Amino acid sequence: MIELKKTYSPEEIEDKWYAFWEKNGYFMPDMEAAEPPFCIVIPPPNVTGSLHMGHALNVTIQDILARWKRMLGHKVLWLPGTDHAGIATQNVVERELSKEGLSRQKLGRDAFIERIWKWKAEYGSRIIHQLKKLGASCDWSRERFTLDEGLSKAVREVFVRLFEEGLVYRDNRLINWCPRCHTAISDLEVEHEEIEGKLYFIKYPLTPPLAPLAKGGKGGYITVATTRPETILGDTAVAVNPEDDRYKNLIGKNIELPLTGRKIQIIADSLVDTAFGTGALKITPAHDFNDEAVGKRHKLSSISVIDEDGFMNERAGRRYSGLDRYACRKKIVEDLKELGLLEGEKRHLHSIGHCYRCKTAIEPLLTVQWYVKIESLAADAVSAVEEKKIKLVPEQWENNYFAWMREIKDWCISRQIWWGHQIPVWYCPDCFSENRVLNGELIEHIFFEPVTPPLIKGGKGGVNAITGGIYSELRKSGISHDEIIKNSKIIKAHKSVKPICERYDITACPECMSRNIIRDPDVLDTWFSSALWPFSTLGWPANASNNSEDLKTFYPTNTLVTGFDILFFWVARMIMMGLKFMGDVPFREVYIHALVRDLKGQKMSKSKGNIIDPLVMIDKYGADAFRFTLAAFAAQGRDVRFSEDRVEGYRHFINKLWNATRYIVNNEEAWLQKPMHGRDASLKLPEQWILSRLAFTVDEVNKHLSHYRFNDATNSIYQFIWHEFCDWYIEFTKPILYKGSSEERATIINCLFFVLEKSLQLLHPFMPYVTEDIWHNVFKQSKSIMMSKYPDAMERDIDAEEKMGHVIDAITGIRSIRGELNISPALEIRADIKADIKIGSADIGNVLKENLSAIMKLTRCREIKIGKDIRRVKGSAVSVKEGMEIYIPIEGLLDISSEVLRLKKEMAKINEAMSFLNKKLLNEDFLKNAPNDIVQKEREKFNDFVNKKEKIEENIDLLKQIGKSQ
RNA sequence: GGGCGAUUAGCUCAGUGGAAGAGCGCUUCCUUCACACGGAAGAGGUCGCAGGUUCAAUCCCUGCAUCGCCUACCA
Repeated sequence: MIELKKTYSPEEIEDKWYAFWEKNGYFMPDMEAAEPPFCIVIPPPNVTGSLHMGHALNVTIQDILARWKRMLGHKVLWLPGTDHAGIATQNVVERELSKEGLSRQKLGRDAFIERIWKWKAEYGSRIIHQLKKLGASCDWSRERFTLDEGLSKAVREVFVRLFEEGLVYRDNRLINWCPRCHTAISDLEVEHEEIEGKLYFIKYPLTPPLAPLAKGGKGGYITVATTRPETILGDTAVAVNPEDDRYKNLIGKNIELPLTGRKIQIIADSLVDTAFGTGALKITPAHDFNDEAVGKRHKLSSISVIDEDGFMNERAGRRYSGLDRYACRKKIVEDLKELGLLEGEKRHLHSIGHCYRCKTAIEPLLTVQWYVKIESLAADAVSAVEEKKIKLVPEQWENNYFAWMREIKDWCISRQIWWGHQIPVWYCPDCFSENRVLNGELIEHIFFEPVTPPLIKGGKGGVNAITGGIYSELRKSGISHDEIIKNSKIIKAHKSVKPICERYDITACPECMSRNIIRDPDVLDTWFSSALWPFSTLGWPANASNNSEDLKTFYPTNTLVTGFDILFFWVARMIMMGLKFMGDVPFREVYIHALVRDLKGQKMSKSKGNIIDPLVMIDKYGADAFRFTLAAFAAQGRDVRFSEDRVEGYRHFINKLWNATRYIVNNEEAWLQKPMHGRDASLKLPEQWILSRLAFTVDEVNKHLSHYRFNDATNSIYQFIWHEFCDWYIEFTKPILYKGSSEERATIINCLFFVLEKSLQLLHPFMPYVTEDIWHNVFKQSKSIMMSKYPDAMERDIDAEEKMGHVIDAITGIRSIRGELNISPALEIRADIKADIKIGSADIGNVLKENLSAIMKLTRCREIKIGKDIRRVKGSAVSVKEGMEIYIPIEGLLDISSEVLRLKKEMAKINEAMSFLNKKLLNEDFLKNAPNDIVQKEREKFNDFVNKKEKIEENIDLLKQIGKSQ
């Protein structure tokens, strides 16, 4: 005898079944599987991360697909892993170090990296454990990490090949610099945020001074408007619009730049918006992207006045040097005020770039960085989507994708941190550059802390500590090559220094054999390695020790499941790299899901404190209910506003399923004798019906899943299990199960078990744990439900569905009367049903008679008369359904007038509907233009109403007569 | 500034060119031998506003409003 507790407790079984699956290797692809391979690579979560709602939705969707395809017989590989999250991870470990009074420079590069690996070993698998809690059926034996050996090889190979083809290059230009993380970041990693700042109006004196030139002109100076007064120190021009009459005559004139005394020129550039500010724009090519462009057009010089830490440097002048950029702003405003050069200031809302990681305001800095030349790669990536080699779902994302790809800029891939793939490039200070300058003269070092040069024999040395400088000079001062490298926080190799890019590490310059080579200290953007994920994880590049079977079998992968927030960061870049290095798309379809927001529609964030923790949800409701909720919310093209009530609702659904199972297994013995395998002509109507509804549901669910319509799939299953299987079929079985013959019982019990098993299988991709638990308990299988066959292609029986519809009509008709007239449920009543019509193949009267005991039980009637010539008993309540009239004698049961009231209410509804239809049917245009079947349908509807109305009217009259005679 | 999306029952959301659906909540009744994490019966919406196309519009088009998001060189 199967024993099940009265309620389902997820916490008791989830870990058990997960361990069972993993132990038996069920997550690994079955290479013998008959259907084609199906591969998903997980969007690698950040190693420092912990599970949030976004992961939960993302992983749930992937798991549903993986389990579904696996049960359908495909060779399924869902490949998991994490990425090394360069900046984030380095930050985490640096924070840890600082608590110990240490720093990365004190440790040195190698020791620091070792320390991060140690951290990773300890904490890096947290997110993996959390994915397992969710039930993710990833093949953990293939788990990868973007910094592991194989993936690092892939990164190196890709970099070298791109270098050889000239697709990666170094250039000196403005980049987005985070003064706190101390690294360059790409355009995408900058978050723009509206901030209320100030617009300062500053007078720039003309030199020599001029008389007023236009009305309103101020003659002696030109006023510029700026939000960043501190950058005045780096101004190299003032620009006006060439069409601007106010300033036309000033073009070419000189200005004495305040606070510096430098002379700069007024130039004309159409970039300038005459309507904004004063129409005069100060140009700081070294600290503003627009200004950089203007500078290039006009060949202006660039003066950097801010350093890598966000402080003013020596070029800012003695008065300001060493100040934080904001402190400097304040001071400069004061100074200008004192000089009478501040004309005014006003509040100003503008958007400012911030570091995505630490939210510090970005400082545009002029530096040499590595870039990927993106144009040709992007063009191919656009074609792949245009030609539908890759399908984005929902399709609307394609527009976004194209728009971004069309305006794509070269990708800055170097990062000034230590944790990551170090760029495989060396510089030789002892070789000469193209213009015959010693490279050592072109390489600048900035030290972490001042270094005191050792005493040089005969020289002074050892006196003044230095903060860095030109390589050659540092050497001359007596600091050794190794010391220079060890102490360098930043190494700036001039653009003209030739990079030596190698597949394998080198220790000497291949040209001059010098052993003083300097490796490029930068590492690559984490996304550079993520871009290779779909093939690097499968074993690319192949070599002797790695035959890359997986790559052959599973590339291109099938579906990528991801959020739109990393469409550009990651998806677009994978497409480019896949096409470039594999010659084929990395995946066929990209399912782009929504963001999970809170109830109010706000993005969840720590600072808002509106985070819902998936692990808390799992604890409270179980992983199954939580997953089902996410799937039910995953409608396409809309964000998810997460609501805990829904989780609770689906938790109840599980309980419903659990208890239906308890009902069924009470009769295990009968089932064991002859299990059912499917439809059979000898079955009775309710069985034919539920099997047909099951077939319908199976079809719907498969269809919805193949279109990524997860919410529709969950709804179909929910509707079927609760409202068809439990509400109707199980109720139908009760009279027979309790009172039928053993043969009747056996058939029904077999059917119950059959439908239960199919339901569990249907549900398994969504609710892996409870389905496994029940399946094992009930069906006593040694394997796993996840390895069983997914229901597919069952036959419907429309005729049975129609017939059952009449039975259900009869029951609801009687129940409505009972309910609305408040007839006590304890009271057994009598009903008469006049059924004289044949609809389709169904003689309604016969159908009802054949199912009489169920109808009686479900309506608590002690007697039901069914026939063609049933006569209405005086004082009956009536319900008119298609093909039948139901009468319930209520005389003596209750007040006649409340029944009259009920019928009048129904009449009002009918009248309203009829007048609407009537208008339509009298409209010649409708009759002329609408398709025939629609007109026909509307006519039928109208006739039905006429019929119903007549009957109800008659009944009202009769009741009224009784009322009077009482 | 440009683009995209949203606006449907009290709440969270589906949906369709032919008189609107679900879950939760609400009302009434019911502790009937799977389940009160339950059952039965109900109430509740001029589908953001204004025009247009159509025999017919919640759905298609235009404009407006509100709210999101993405993107951008208003300093």
